[in-house]
Amino acid sequence: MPDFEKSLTKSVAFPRQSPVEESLSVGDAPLRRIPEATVARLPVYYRALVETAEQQVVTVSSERLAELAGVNAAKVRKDLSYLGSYGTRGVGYDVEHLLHEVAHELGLTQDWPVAIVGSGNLGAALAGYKGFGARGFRIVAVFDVDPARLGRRIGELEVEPFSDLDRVVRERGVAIGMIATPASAAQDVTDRLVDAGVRSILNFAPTVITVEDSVSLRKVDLAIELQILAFYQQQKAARRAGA
Amino acid sequence: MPDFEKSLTKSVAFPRQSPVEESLSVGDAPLRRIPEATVARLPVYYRALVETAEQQVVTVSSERLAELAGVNAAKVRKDLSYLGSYGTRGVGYDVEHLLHEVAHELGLTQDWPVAIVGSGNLGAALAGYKGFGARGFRIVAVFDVDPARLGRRIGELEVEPFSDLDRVVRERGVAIGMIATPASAAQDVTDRLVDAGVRSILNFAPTVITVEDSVSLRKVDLAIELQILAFYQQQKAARRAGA
DNA sequence: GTTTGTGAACCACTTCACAGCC
DNA sequence: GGCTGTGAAGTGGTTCACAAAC
Repeated sequence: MPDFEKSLTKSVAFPRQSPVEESLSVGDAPLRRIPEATVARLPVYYRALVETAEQQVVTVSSERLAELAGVNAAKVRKDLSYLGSYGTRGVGYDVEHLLHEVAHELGLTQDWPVAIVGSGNLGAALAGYKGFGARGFRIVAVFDVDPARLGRRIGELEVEPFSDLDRVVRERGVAIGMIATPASAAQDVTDRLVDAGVRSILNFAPTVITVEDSVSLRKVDLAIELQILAFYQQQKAARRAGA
Repeated sequence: MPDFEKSLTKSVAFPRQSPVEESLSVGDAPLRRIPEATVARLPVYYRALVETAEQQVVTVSSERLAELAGVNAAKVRKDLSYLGSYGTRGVGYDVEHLLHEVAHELGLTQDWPVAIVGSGNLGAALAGYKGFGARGFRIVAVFDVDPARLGRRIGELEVEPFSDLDRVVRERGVAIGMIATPASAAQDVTDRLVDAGVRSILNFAPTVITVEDSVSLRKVDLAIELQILAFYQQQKAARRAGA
């Protein structure tokens, strides 16, 4: 098997924590500092574990988990070791136990109300997307500024006026905001969300937005993904031609 | 200004090139080996340059470009240095010139026909998404297996049967495939695309897929993004409570 | 015998800091 | 005096390889 490692998406806007006050423990929770790269892989392990559990498998090796997650076994072991020592040498990991630990670490045992801003093509698709619901993520509002779109039904929701954002965020306890507006509106919308108290933002608008350090920001940028693929595709073509 | 660096998405499934035959030049093109992390940022610089050019600005400093791209100036300079020495000390970079060089490097001077497999919520949204078109990426086909969806119009296209994939890929010279199917179909669809000759894949299905080394694979996974945000959000809550 | 957990070695990327050129 | 280009130092992440535990 070829080793096509390196999956995943790296984060943005992370505190980068002043070198002082590094690895503190909080209360009795151990709270090891988990590397960003590891955090980004935990959801992949989580999914692999869910599938494994569904098949009534009781224990799983790092080897097998690696295969399911598309990484190598050493990485799996090191990643999981940041959570604690949940494996048994000579045996592997107890699927149910590990599943629970990972879910807990990721916060999937709680509910995360999500609001979407922008009800165009993409916003509507996101609102209708199954596959979140699975664990804790619930779309509780879709906003738009365009009066023509207000009241339009999307799944169980209706599009609400952006001007209600503050109130709705408060009332429904929105924890995560998704930006699905045109690029030109993205920064303003972000600022409004942050002002309303939202501290986690997922940006789909094709533009750079900035937030204060206390806010987590990640982005998904279709055009960028395509351009990266184009780069490597072109590279391959060049290699074929020359060399 | 706080330094919220670290943007961007890292790749997947990259050759990792056998250590032998490293930095060869092809023909007369210099072809320095550009780090993956740099490649992932070039599209961001590209966008910043386009905006800058639109405002009739003639030269731009690494400082300014960094601001627009949401990174720091040292990174911009190092990144651009992989492409060549296109700046002028004491002055900055000529916007038009740099724009052209970056576009060329990314392969944005050519046309990239894209096919989408899956015409559900997400597939349809992707097909209708403006913001690709901008540079070279043209959706030329949308496929589905569901007979009920065939013939449905999406923008200027109609949904075509998946069984025609081979022929259509050949006839329209599809270079990039996007997977917007349920997870269960993603690996099979990928294999079909690869068999048909597609060498760049963008996977939106929430599952790990694998491809041979010669194929570039990137993924966009909404659920994973949300879970990563949830992790950090929970972390913040814990920090607020304890410590 | 098997498989984890983890120091140590390695590698990729980032940041620093300054010489070199305008 | 200003800004780039880049070696060198620093940081974070990956892989190796093996002792420890079953």
